[in-house]
Amino acid sequence: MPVQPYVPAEIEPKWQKYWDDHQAFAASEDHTKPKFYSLIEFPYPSGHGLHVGHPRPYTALDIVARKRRMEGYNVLHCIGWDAFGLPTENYAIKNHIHPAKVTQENIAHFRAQLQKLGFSFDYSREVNTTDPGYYKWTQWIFLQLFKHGLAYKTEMPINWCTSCKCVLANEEVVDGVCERCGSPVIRKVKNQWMLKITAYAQKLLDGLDHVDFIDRVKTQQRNWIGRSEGAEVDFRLAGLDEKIRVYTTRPDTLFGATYMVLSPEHPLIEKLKDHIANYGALMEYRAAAARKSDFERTEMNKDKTGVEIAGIRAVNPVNGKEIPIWISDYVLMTYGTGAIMAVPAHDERDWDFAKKFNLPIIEVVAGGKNVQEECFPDVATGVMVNSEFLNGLSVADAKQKIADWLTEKGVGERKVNYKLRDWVFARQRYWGEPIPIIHCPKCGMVPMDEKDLPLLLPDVEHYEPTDDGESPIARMTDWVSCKCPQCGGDARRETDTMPQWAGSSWYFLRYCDPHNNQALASKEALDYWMPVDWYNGGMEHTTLHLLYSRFWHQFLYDIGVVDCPEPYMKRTSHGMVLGENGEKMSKSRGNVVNPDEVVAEIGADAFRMYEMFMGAFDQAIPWSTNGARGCRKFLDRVWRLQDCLTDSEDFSDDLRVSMHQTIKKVTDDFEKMKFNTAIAQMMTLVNEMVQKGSVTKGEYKTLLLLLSPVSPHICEEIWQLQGFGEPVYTQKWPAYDEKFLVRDEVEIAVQLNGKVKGKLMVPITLTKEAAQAELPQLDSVKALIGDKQIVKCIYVPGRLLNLVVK
RNA sequence: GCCGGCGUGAUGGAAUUGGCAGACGUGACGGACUCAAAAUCCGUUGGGCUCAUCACCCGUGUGGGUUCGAGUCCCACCGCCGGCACCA
Repeated sequence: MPVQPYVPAEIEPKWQKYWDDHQAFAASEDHTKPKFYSLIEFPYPSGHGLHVGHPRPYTALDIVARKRRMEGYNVLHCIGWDAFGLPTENYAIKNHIHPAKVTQENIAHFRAQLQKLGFSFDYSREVNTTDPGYYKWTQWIFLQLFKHGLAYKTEMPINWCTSCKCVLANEEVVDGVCERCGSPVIRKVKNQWMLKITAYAQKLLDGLDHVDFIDRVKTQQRNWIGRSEGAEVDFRLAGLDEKIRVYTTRPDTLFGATYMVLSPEHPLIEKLKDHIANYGALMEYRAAAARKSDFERTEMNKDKTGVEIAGIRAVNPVNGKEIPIWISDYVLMTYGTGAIMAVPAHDERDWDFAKKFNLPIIEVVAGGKNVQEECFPDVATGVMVNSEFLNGLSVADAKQKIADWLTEKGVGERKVNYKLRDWVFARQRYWGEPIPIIHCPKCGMVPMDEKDLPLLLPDVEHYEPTDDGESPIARMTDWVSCKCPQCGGDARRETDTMPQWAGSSWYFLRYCDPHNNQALASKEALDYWMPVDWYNGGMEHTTLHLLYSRFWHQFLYDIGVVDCPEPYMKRTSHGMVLGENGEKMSKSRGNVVNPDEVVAEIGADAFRMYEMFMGAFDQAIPWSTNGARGCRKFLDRVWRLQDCLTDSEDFSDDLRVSMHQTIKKVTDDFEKMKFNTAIAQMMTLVNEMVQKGSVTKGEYKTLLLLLSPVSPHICEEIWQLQGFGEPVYTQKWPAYDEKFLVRDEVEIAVQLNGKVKGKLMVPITLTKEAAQAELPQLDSVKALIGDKQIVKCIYVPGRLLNLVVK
């Protein structure tokens, strides 16, 4: 009797409710079971709701989490809301609604959308970064950082977004414009909260050797940290009791240093004002450089400019020669010592500069062309020349020898530098965690008492940022005025708030024990659940969230809060979902696809499947509504198989090999995130079943189990309709048997000189030797060879026979 | 400029890592069912030559190479995408 039609709109809400009622996916507190912690980047609940890009990574790890449960693991798989942030604040300003209310509404919308997709989150552990019970601990971590000297305030030039009216981290400035809004970013000197991530540069680098991150992520983090090895060298100033320290990665080329360059902001310029003949010209150049935005500075990076400092000269420590000193904006005050020795023969930038200003070029590494015509920066092949005691050495050996020499003479030493900068950690906006620091006229900066946390965000009347660069909460005088925890005198609260990255830097710890009021999470919960076993997220977070959270975690490890040095054992990344036209989805392009509409048409199960089937998981793929409908057609076929069920609990003879192959392929491919080929394999199997016209109970059950992580609702429904027993999510993951992975007889290709000429059925057990002896004797093969001579015979078991003939 | 990645039918993409290129899906075409349509089912679908679904030839961005055999490895080039970008 034909079954009732497949109606996702009826069965999906039914099973979502069932799972919810039965707490089907709640992580167990039984810490004796093997655990698996899968993590997805919790979303920022924007007003626009989900688009079809969000569910791709969510579905992927939902598949992994569901599979792990069936494999017997205690799985922690959660969702939360990274809800502080500018878009919400801007929306609140525009519509005169409290950001907390906007946030609440957005979260409700997001949650409803996600629930419709049937993700197996443990909703009882949901976290929200704007909840005082949560940000209490964000503030607590900040206080620990402060107490350990890793949070500090300093005057420094910062990136200022002219539209957001807010400071940005270096990582948030892309091509000289604000990553978020695209407005120009200018430099402003401001007293800023900073986190000393540079203190962890080496640990962040070393930690990468012990985790399983995809290579792209490791490489990007390594480049961003930017470690380089070299030496610092002192150059005495002729006739003065003063020296300039430079950093170089090429101390071996010291004999080729023909001039020096200081960054325009170098403090020595003021210090030696009285000895400098053209101080005015230098100040003019400095002012011009300061006016350039990062963007302009980058754009003109090929065109060298600079001014020679008149009146002072430096002495090269290796040979006592006097060399001129210049200032130029190609030397950055923020890297190394803000000063360089210039070796034009072996550095491209120095070469360009020397050519432009007609400075001498001296070759000290032989092996290139004429250095007057072309720079020779190669370090692998050259031999030292014109360098006295270094002559004849390789570059690598010369580096060692000169470094020892510098140390011995007391004019320098080996030095490691990093490109990584400290993290600008304050925003002059309302909707963020207040920084729990009190400014006391007598005691200076005093941390709040931990027992007074959380420091709640005050209610303000206006959220608008101010043009003077102060946070809107600075206007709340009642809130700002307070007593110093140390001396009890009148004091003021810090009014900057934390950046959005704060709350997301530790949320995965909170999932372990989200309702704890005594600690950010209990030691037992952290010891059991951490580290995260598998974290999937966007490439765009590689040098932001992913690096920041590793830093916080390493710090928490150092102070004994967590017992694993790295937070994430494995990191993978998904490709973007593009619009149907192949362009990035955006409201302005009008190509945004809303998952609600797709689910309404084809159901959540088909939607989830298409998200995984559309292409390679790590690649960007255009959305195709027709493609998604194809997945619905497949599920219809699976549904209709109910009409062809036979009673047997076993696999039938003609499907046995296909069944075992499918179990293996799906099992392996899910682990490798090759969801598209796993699904293709299931489609192939179902095609065989349809073709055959019958399917045993045993076969059908296995298919449903394999399919259930991808499309869980339909599998549960069929399972129940057919009376297969306890729900699918409580069942065991199927196992395959090696001995059924291959058929007894396989078809091989017969090639002549590498070209396929025919096919042959051979037993799988046929050995190489037997094949080479017997197969050419077969009539069908003889016919192909004709009267040609066999020169060579190659047999690849189970694949092909290649005859080289003449 | 430097560092990664990629380039396969009309289309999204497969290809056990050197072994039958184009799995699976979409689209298209033909057929069955139907009064008709939708749905479903069956077939065809890289190109050339061809009455032919025989045979033959060509074919994974371009040109060369290694190999019995190359989408896969090597060299050179072209194109696209991502990251970094005066970091001494």
